[in-house]
Amino acid sequence: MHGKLAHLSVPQLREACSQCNLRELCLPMGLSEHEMGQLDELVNLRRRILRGQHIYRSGDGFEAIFAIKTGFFKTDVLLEDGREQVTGFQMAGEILGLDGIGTERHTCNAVALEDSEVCVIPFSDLENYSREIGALQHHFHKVMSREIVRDHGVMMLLGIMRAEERLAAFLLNLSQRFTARGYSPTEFNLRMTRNEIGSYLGLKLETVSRAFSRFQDEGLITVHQKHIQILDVAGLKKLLTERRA
Amino acid sequence: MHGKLAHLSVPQLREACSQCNLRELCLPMGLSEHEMGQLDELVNLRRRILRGQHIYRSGDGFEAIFAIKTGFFKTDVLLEDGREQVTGFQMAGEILGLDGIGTERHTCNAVALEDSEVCVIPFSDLENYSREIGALQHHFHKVMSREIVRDHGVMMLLGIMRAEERLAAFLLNLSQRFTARGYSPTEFNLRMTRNEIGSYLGLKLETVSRAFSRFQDEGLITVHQKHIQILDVAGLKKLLTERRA
DNA sequence: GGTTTACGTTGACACAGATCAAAGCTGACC
DNA sequence: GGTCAGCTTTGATCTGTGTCAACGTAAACC
Repeated sequence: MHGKLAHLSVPQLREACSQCNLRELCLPMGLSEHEMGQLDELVNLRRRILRGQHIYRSGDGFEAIFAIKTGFFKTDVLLEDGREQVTGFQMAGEILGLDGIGTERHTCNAVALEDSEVCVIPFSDLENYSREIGALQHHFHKVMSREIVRDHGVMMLLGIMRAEERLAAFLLNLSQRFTARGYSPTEFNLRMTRNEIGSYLGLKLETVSRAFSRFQDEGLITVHQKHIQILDVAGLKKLLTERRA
Repeated sequence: MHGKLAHLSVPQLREACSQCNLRELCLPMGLSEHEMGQLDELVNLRRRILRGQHIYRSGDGFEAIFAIKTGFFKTDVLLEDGREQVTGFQMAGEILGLDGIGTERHTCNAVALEDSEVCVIPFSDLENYSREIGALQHHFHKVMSREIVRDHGVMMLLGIMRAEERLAAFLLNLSQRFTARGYSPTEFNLRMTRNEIGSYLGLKLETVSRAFSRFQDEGLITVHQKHIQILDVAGLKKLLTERRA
């Protein structure tokens, strides 16, 4: 379990967790310098995923989880009859594959929405290192727990919000995550289609499109295809708290 | 961390994990006899929760997770405007409180729907024992992962299914979980109201009630208040796979 | 550089489920 | 054992979103 550092080639070292600019968002969060060095041993494989390619598919055997280094993904579940439910959109620093631990098989598909790169974290190795590095163990538990809480948020979206509330919540969530990564809170390009947004939000693509148009008419945002500019953050937030019904 | 067994009183021993009839469903699943003994040290506190009482509320500090020994719970999130989203119903052998790990605070409410008893599992102790007992560590990861997968199932319910499909999926899920606990797969009492079912399924209570009545008219089930008898399991399943639209 | 293809917008209309309303049932409590 | 409160059922009507259809837009490809 130790001494692997010696075998790393220079390009791999350059990409080590301890050097990664996502280390305060991703798995290494909160680790000491020494512990981060141990993590470098654990995470020594990266994979490029081109736009449209899968990291894994529902039914695939589970062996590793994946940390997104660059790029953008969606996860979805497909029903036999062709219906699709997008279960999430993931960006740099977020972890993919947690669904596979319970059954040793993945239960959803993970697809790159743009050319991406992920760090491969073999799961049994992660469990081994977790036993030695308490901070890693605890942080991993936090990551899983936050995923559960995020899912509860999606349930609220789907269960009790109306179309415009759902879309406003979606935009504000993206904005907040882009901000955390040092990008503009108010201006970004959507990586997903209207259809994918709709699937995530439990709406049809026409409804998503109409809601975008309405937000634009009301001066809350501007939309040009996939380019979004938020003009009135407070206005979007008001949509969420103000209940007219 | 060792030697605590000596301090256990007789009634506590009687309730130890190693003696619990839920041990093959609950946290001890798959542990050796020796490991189960260690778990008995970890889980030595039980709490009675009367119908209507909370184990924890949204915002409460997080210290422990809870294994349900007997009884039935719901978890929900309340919006400021009074809207409620039920995020799950939990029964014996299932774990409550995983939502609190990520932020050190609970993010939902856990309410007993009947008089219940839970085993208190102090979370930092669980992490300590997990570092020593690999099987416990791994099983705990599986529990969290399955919760994520379950949440994806709820998203599918809410995102792409119509009212009758949602209710059929709900009944089949309850049936399957009752079966796993040795109860009848086809006859049971609902512990929750129509309103709570509706909140979970993203429907209004009237819609739930109408769907029950429709199922009864079609000979799929009988309903008398909270008592449900499933007459045609295959018929309910067909509702889920057969897509007319 | 013109054509193809995928994606997006907008309008007209339909419908599943929400809302509003009234009455029935059941168990708890005095 | 009668009353009360909470829950459930059912009917009538309304409405937000889905569905269907036509057209627009933009990037991709020969």
